[in-house]
Amino acid sequence: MSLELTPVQTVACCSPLSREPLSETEAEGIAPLLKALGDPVRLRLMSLVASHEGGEACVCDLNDAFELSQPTISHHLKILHEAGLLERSKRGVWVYYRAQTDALKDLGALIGGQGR
Amino acid sequence: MSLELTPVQTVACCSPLSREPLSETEAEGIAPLLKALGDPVRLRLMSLVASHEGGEACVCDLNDAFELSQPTISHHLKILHEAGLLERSKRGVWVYYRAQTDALKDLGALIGGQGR
DNA sequence: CGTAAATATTTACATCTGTCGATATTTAAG
DNA sequence: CTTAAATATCGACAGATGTAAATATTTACG
Repeated sequence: MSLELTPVQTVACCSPLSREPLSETEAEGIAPLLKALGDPVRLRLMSLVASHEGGEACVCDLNDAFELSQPTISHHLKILHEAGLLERSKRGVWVYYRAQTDALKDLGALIGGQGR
Repeated sequence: MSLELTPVQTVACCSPLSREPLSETEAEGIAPLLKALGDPVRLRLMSLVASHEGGEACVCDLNDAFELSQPTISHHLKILHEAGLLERSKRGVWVYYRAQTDALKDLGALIGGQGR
């Protein structure tokens, strides 16, 4: 186990953006999550996985949804995984990614949550 | 008036991430918003403004909250403004930025909204 | 083992990004 | 008109980012 927190582990930390100012530390923990989602390809990947039945999808299907090389999709999936937004599981030759819906829920609340 | 939509004008477009896959066009409209928030300094700026009384703050106060040069803060504010997340109004020599809370609410719902 | 398929890693490269110093612009006050 | 203060723009630069080609790794199957 690691003492390092993934960005996603920090997102449940704080009251909404609009309620009180984020600390520097909080902002540095959360920004990487938003940055990970701040690319059109990754945003679609996240949506494809999250909206897929079971909240899970095979890389083989994801590759076909884009006109991008396989390494590029793999690269984007890695970024979403490292942010903690996608969980990875291998079954045979296939790799499945699962959306971390709790993280999305927390992040949504942080951004859209009511202020004072 | 312009035919170009700011990113923030497109965020109320669609059902949550987890409900159905975002189209390429939708993703390209929304990703810039998340990207704008995906920097620690801008995330704190957004939070400072949004949580300030009246949802509004003067640049003069924002500059003092960071150990960064004035041009750098100005640059970040411009990015948030161009994304449509901050509204700009000048009063005398001072410039005030106001949080677009509707946009934050829509974005939060898009990310954290319930899937199927 | 040898081969094929799925996915990840490495390497390279053009473009983008965050930052600052210098400078410009705008406004208020003498 | 001059000056000073607040903010924006410009120019430059180191470092990050998105992409693809080539290669490696892992797994299943004969």
